[in-house]
Amino acid sequence: MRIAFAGTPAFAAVALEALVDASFDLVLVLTQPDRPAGRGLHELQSDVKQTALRLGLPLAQPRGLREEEIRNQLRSVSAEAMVVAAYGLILPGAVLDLFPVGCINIHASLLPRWRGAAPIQRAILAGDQETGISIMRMDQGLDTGPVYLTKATPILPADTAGSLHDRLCQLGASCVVQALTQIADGSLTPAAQADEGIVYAHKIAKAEAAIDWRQEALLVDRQVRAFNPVPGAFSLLNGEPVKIWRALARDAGEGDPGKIVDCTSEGIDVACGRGILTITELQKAGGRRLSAADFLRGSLLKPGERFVT
RNA sequence: CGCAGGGUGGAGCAGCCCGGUAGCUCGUCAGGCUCAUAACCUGAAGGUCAUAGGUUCAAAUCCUAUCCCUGCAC
Repeated sequence: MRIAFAGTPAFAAVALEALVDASFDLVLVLTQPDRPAGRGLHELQSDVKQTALRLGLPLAQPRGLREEEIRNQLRSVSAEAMVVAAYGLILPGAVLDLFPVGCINIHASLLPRWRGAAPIQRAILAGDQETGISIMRMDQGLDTGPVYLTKATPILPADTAGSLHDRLCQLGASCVVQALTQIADGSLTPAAQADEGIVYAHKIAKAEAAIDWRQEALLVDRQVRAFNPVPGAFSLLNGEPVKIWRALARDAGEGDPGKIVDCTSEGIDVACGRGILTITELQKAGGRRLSAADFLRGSLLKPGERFVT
């Protein structure tokens, strides 16, 4: 089966490689143009680009999909379908209609819950017990198309956006291979999404990563896990930003929200609106990530000081 | 050339401004105390102070360049 592929980050690159491994014929790969990014603003290649280059796949990096040139290119490869995963560009209707089977999207949630940009983080933030992958035929709405198949995975108490992302990558890759295989032999048809349970996963704003210690510890814990590894939940300590990478919420205990109530080798206990959050891994600006024990060894931090947001 | 902080025994830090004996909290090893211990006491090993130049009687410290780590912004 001849397929085109459009995607940008690691989540997409894993799926791309799985498709190649499953012997699909990748006739064209689309990814975002190289952009100056990161410290030093060097030109960076997307994960999908690196994978495509490594596998020797034909690659295109259009700025947009409205140009006649890129559409002609897409048409000329005569793919039966295009797989889309976190591409970063809106596909115009004219592009969606370019392929006989349509555009197949890998989405990291159980649709119609968490349509949109940040399904993984939103699921953790909301305290969902499970999430998963949906393979969907795209239409012009935002993640509104009919669904071919879904596969669930539990959200574990220790899951971070990073760990969940890694698991969903693999799941998404195997799901899209399975779906395309079944679509190819005609044994799979999509079903419209339910009218109920529609929730949107809005993009994560940096401001959301600022910890509000008046919340209950359980919520702060979700925040820490949802924003690990990006952008990192943070709070101010002595006027300097400190990222909180890992923590444990305890229902017991109380105190002034933000106040450090205890420092042990186990962690730094901070009072929340309700309960205590034990920070076990953190990082100050300019420094590297440290366990609470290491962090305390070199600092004068002691109970009574407080985090401010 | 986006802005900024940092690299000091195995870990985390201080010392740098104002050059002059390598410091702190841990870890490791040995011994002691203890019914006992991750506790306490004593002692020991372990560092070309990222790298290369420069200034100086003397450089962790001042100057220049390079490498690496990190926060912000993107």
